[in-house]
Amino acid sequence: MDGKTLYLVDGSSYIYRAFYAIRNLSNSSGMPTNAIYGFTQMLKKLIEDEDPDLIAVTFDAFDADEHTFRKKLYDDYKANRSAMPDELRIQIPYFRKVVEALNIPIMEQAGVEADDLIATATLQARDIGLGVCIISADKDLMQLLGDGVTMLDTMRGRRYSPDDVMERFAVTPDRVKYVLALAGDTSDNIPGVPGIGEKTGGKLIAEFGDLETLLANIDKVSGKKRKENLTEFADQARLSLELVTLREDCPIIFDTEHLHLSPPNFQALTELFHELEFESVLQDLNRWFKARGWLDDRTIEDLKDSLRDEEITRTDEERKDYSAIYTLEALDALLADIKAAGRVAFDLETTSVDPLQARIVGMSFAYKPNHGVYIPVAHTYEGAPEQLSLKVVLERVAPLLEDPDFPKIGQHYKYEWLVLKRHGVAFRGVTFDTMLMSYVLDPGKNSHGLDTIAFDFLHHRNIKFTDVAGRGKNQLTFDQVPLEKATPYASEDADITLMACDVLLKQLQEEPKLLELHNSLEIPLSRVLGIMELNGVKVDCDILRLLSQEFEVELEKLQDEINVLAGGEVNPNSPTQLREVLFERLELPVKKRTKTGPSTDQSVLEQLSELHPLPRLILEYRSFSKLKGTYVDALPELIHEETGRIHTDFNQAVAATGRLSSSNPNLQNIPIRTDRGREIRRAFIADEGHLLLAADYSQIELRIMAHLSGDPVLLEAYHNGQDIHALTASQIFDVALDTVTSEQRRAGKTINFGVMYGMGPRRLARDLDISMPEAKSYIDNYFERYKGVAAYFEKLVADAVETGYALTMFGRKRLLPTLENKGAGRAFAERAAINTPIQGTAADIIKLAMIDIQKRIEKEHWPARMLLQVHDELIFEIAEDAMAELRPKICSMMEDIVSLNAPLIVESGVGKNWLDAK
DNA sequence: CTCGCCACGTAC
DNA sequence: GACGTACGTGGCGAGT
Repeated sequence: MDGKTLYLVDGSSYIYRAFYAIRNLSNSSGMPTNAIYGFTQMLKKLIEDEDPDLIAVTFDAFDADEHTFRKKLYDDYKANRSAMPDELRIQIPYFRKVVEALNIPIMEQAGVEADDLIATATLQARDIGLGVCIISADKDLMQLLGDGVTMLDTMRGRRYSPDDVMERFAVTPDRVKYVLALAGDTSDNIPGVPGIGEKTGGKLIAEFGDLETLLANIDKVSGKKRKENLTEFADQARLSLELVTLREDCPIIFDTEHLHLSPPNFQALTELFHELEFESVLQDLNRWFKARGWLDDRTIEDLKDSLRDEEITRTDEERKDYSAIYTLEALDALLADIKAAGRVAFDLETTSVDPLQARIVGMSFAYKPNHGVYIPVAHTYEGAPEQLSLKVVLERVAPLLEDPDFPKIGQHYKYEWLVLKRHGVAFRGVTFDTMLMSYVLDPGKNSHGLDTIAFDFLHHRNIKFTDVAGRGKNQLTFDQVPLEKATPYASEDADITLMACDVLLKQLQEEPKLLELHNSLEIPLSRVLGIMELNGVKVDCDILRLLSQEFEVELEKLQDEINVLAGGEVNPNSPTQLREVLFERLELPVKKRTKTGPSTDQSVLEQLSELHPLPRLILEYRSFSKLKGTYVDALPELIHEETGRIHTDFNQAVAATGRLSSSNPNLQNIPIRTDRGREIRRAFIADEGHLLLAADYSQIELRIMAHLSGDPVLLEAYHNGQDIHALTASQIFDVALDTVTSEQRRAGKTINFGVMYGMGPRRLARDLDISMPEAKSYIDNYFERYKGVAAYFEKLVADAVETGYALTMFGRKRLLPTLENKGAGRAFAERAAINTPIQGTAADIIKLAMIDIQKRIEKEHWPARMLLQVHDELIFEIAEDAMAELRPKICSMMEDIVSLNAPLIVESGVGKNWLDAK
């Protein structure tokens, strides 16, 4: 005997045990994996703990119509077993896959049960001098234990020796079958003899030796009933014995070489465990294989890589039909298919996220689910296949893209609109934009990007751009992405857009107001925004350069003074360094704290400036630094090379209230409040022969609040064209309107705006530099005098609590789930419930005006361009000689776009630059 | 070097 | 914690 041990795994029994022992485990696609997991854990533990020399797994493997000898012998054999549950049935193929991936031999034979195979194998192994360890917990198999044969139950961590069998059955293992014949087995429906169980059976066999001897000596057995039963059921006991006796003569070929534990099929193992989401089991096993010298880190990495590639191609090949087009014939066929389908999702692939820089690399179409076609036109990497030219493709697809009556679906179609426009194609007939659909359904979400939409509405994870193009410094532009990767990626974009549109539309059909908002407001607005972005605004670079130099000088002066007062070099832009200087070196009092330490913000520095000269200088420095860094130096960088203008992005699906936002650069926060900052506006100029018109809604939000609340005092005031801030001052200070001081009016204005944001007394006290009780009394007075506003706010919160959302006048809906919360989350949502209907209605109104005005500009060929929107203000660039005529038309269009009980008033200014136009 | 977070400040 | 909605900057620490 060479001391080697053969581990024989009773696979079938573990399958069942694991299935019932582990509940509720499934992978993300919903397939139950509980039994596979338990089974796999068993094998893993076996390998790790035992490091077996030789190993084999047995399965019961008999077809339904090929009965085992036991079934032939006894028709009721295992008859009380219920049918295999479906959750287990679908896991069956995987047990074999796991074992095969681990490269462990499987023993199975048609019409033969695992127990018999184990018995035969055990016998043969012992004959050639091997030790045997049976991995099971089946009592039937205990009859095999003996010299060199043990049993191990990895699930319970129990080992069984012949002594343990003696303890349980009171007989040696070779006689266990007689005990079982008497005791029977309910789980296999083996009858045995009534009234005799393991204990009694054991005693009897211990006394008589075997079944036949016992039956020949029934008269010697004690107990009347027991004697009767043994007599009556003698044949049943004989039958049971046949059933429990294991066959030791199965025709198996026993090849020791074949049974050695050998390195697994790592590729198969990685893929399989990934599919099952057994990543941690795989990690543990790989660690063991590594220790064994069968695996290295490099290989593990390679396997992961291949898995990623596999992922992409598998989705592509198995589930999705994604392809690329290289010939005109194929392109024409595609266009015919699209026309037949009656609608299509469209997406461009380009070299840049900036639509004014982007070059078209390819385009994709999807006209039926799980199907997408990519038409590459400019992949220029080494070895790229020959592609159709952009010119030819555009010629063919332009009629489709320009057809206003052929419905198209886009995701953020403004981008495609702009890029196509630059290529001379007018993208028309876009009926749905999934980004805008998602936005109107829930404007509070932080993303309405395609990846988010795919995940939220289709439960699908898109191929990531970084997976095809890489990340960071080495990120490829799309023209450098190999078509093997580009095609599935680009096709998926169109496919997902199409499929998401169906889901989004279903949801929108439940909310007709929101669907209307999408169809009649957001979709037409997108095009208007595209036009505005393309228009851009002219910027005088020289003015900015001059300001930059001016600010630079000031900054250097201030820096020197700051260093002196601080007693060393300090960066005034570093809150960390300022903390050190102000609160440690100078030991100034801490007024406010941030998450990371004492605050050094404006309000703090203002308070400290009464105690020390340094904070004032820091404030000065900050102010110059902000203007220089954010505006004066940043803006020239964004001037477009060809147009000499700045083309901002107007984001249409960002703000939770329905407002627009602007970025690259943000032209909605150009300074105006300080004289120095306001100078920056001088750099925004009109083209030659033109003037800028700035038209802004006067107090639009207050007027909306007056209208929506119906407050009689406010409405009356607006009706009579009264000064609303002075009125509020007279109300809260309880003085006559004509005696209101400018100081009081300022307070009135602060409160007018503050209440709409849900401002508390603390903030008001700080802003007005008054005491908290004073501030509180002002607010109380406000709601006392404007009772309609008080009631309206209460109703807004109550409605929002009841419905879970806030509504604007036009039915735009903002979900407020945190109204369910307590504390800060709740308070926040309450303020949003008050502010959103007001801010959001203002946003809706100006959007409607923009759509109408742009329509008129085009229809009547006005020599006017809409350039910017700043929430309550529109900036136009108008030919000088047309200004006088168009200015009042534009203003009245803005005023008349809706009719409110507090009339909308538009104020306007004209100038050569934005500063003068205000 | 790149990324993300923080603190801060600008607009309406 | 304390006023709604945004965007961009520089600093800074953690990761590459």
